[in-house]
Amino acid sequence: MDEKYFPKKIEQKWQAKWADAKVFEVQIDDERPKFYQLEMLPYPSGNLHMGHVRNYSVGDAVAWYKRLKGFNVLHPIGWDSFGQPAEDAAVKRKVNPRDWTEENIKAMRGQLQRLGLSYDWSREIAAHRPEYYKFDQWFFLKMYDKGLAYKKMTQVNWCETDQATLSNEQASGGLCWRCGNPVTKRDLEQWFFKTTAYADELLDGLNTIEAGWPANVLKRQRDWIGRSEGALVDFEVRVPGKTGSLKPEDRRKVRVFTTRIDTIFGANAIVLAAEHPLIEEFGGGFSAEVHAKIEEILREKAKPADHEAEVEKDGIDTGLKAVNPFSGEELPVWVGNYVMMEYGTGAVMSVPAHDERDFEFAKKFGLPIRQVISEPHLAHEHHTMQALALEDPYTESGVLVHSDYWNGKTSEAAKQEMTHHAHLHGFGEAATTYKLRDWGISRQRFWGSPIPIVYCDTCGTVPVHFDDLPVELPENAPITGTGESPLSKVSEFVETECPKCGGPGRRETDTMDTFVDSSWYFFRYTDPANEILPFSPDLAAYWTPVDQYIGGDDHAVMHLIYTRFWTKVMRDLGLVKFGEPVTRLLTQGMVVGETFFDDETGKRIYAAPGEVTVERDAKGKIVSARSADGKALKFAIERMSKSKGNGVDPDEMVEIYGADAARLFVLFAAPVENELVWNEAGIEGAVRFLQRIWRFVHRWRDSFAKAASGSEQSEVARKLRRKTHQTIRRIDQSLDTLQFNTPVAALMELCNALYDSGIEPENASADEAAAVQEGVTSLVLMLTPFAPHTAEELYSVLIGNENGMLANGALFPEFSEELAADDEIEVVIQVNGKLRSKFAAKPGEDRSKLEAAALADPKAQEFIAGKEVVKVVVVPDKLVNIVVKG
RNA sequence: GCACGCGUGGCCAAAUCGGCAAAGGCGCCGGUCUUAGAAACCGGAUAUUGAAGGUUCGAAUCCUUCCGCGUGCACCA
Repeated sequence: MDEKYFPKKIEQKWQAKWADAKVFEVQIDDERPKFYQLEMLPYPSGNLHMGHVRNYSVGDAVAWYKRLKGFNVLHPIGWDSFGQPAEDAAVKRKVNPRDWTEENIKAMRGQLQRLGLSYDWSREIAAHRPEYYKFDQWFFLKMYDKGLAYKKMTQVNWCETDQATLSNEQASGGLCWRCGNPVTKRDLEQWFFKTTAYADELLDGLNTIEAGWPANVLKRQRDWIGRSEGALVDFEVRVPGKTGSLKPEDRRKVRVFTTRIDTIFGANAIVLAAEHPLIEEFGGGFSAEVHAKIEEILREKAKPADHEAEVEKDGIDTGLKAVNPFSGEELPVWVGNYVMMEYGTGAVMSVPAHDERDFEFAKKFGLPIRQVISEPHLAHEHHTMQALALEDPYTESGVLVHSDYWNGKTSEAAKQEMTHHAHLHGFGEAATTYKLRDWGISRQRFWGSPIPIVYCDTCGTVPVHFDDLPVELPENAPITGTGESPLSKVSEFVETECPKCGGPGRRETDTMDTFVDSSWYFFRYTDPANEILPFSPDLAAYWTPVDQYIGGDDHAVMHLIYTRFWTKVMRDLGLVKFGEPVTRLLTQGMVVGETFFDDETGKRIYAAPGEVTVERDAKGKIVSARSADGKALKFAIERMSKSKGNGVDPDEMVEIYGADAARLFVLFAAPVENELVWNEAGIEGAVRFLQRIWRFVHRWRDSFAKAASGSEQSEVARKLRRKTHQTIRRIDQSLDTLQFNTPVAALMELCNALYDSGIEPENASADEAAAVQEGVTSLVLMLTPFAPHTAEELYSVLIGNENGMLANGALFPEFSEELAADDEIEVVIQVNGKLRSKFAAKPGEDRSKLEAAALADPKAQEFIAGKEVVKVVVVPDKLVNIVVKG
């Protein structure tokens, strides 16, 4: 042990020792409970950023904590190595995506290793390697067999900037999830996975994992699935001019979805989406004005959505009529810009009195507003009054009025009975709709897993045989970045034999969405070399489900819905026995920093913070910023990244401060779920703290020999032991509940207590030396999750060998309730809620004694003197509050 | 607009069930050491817990309103 703390030296030393002894490589062990600690796998961009450091530091802390708690911990890592940036690099820099990716992986693996993260590197996987994506294809074929993978012509979300197809999740809010630019629509034939087949399960399954998942993720998933229960109702459509009964083949119906069938007597119109098929069908009879309006609505819809402004309701009466099947009333059929073709049936019944949107629409166009639901206590009044001027729509449940036979029924009862009635008479049925759509997985990309399908002129769409997997990507393809599938230009790839008839066939040239790779990767870690199956069900049965998953909450809907879907499919394939892959989820906040930019050109051009002159107010907030050439810049706090110039390079930090200090600081600086605003100064405090422990151990290293416990303990020794055991209790609880900042503070306090105890190696008695030894050993062990290299080194000094904690069977310290207990408690005396005095009492002293002691207290008596004691509140072990009057 | 969350010293933050006017770190100030500084060590200051009301013997903690900030959803019938 050096006298001084040289982080680099000990970090290299222990990283080598860990690697040589393969201490983090794990196998099935039925003797110990297992723990699967997982962090979201990185995209190999080539550079680790602070967000990664945070994510992986947290995961590593949990992994170490669980190891020291006696668990058999699986802690793997891999690479989400398919995806667009590799193609961008190919276009921009003329490099081969494969080479580029492999180099990046190499660089980032080195960065992770320098951070000393305790991964089982023998299980490392990479999505772009054929031995991995073979099983993307394997799963595709299994889903194809089960009817869960299908192809259809569809309008896809298309990002003009990225030249890419996006799934609904990736195009959420009309903006591209990657670049933030508006999404447009395009017609393409696409492959889909039937996520909707599991819609109910995806929703209901959330209840079973509720305890371990953040509330906001659960909420967002529920919103995204968006189940709503209601009814479908058919309205017969009449064409004006044609009277009398139509021939059956001329009869048309418009079907609406409603969650409020109980309001149907209040319907004043049917409103269609502009894309509704009925419009096409009857369009010939529409006036020019109607056509113009429909065109206008469609045009507006195609425009990028401005989310700030609320779109004003617009529409027009088509002239068609529809018959309310309940009342027989003839209603006008409108087209409205607020009705979406993608949801429900693309047609709604407009009930302005009980729906805000319909209300707004009716107000604008002067449509009648009829109240048919009333608050129960007003039902009679409302029923007798003919016209009611509603100020606002009444959207709650209530009692039906003006609804014929159904008058007086509650909304709940009416919904059931009316749905039943519609069903009985053949014009409706109960129905459930979802916002969740099937998952479009086709991408017109090169750098992804090929979809294992062959098109044959005779046999049609033919799946590749399982034995012929993987369908390997060619070495390279002409990547133009213009949105066509690069593979379609590689004839060796495209031209093949039909797996069925042996005749000429053409391969599917689209590749799969990269979210496919990440939907099942953590199962692969359990059996990474399996060539027959994605993984052995037996191995997966031991390790999975994941006990703790950690990642950014930007994946709350996409990745985490896909992987839950995938798990349910795997369950139905017999690979696993459960439907929820992740028991506990932790979403960490972003690491952000100040950015400075110029957006005059419409695009943000970032300036390096070092070259910016910043003016700050008293609170440190930025007031103004100027670039080196004196130009005023805009500023913001944004996610750290290299391109924005506010990134801190992890390698540099490790070089200057050491990996342990960097990790310790990142964990200490803020609660994990919070945003972390980067400030450079704090990390020095982390180094100082590590040095402080280091020096303490160094000072004491030769003096533990005289330690002997069991002897009579001095007051200082007992006090120190109490602090030690209280700290163990605190840290244990914190780590169990995934708090990392508070245990670091507790470790600092314990360290301070060791220094403050006044016990010196030269004159310590045997019991005092023993107390110090216990304190410092506990401190070092508990430091491990935060600063493992330093902890290992110090532990080796304390224990006298360099085999490492795990080989020595080291365990997280156990606290003793008895030693942690205070032997004397300070009880507070309040008079009328104000602190007036204190006295010492035994823990657990009974109320009457505490009360008597408080009343007898001389200082308290000063405040009670001459007044009437109204009552005395005693909180055992805490305080006595004397309430007086006068 | 709707829903949810947050607001504690200059900054980041802690405080089971309401219970000692409030931990720890950064920063700041002073001292020791040093030629000086840095580091280290020792010591110190700094909080009507966003505002106003309410409940209570007692409120950072519970309730109401307001202000500020953040996140999610955004015409989902």
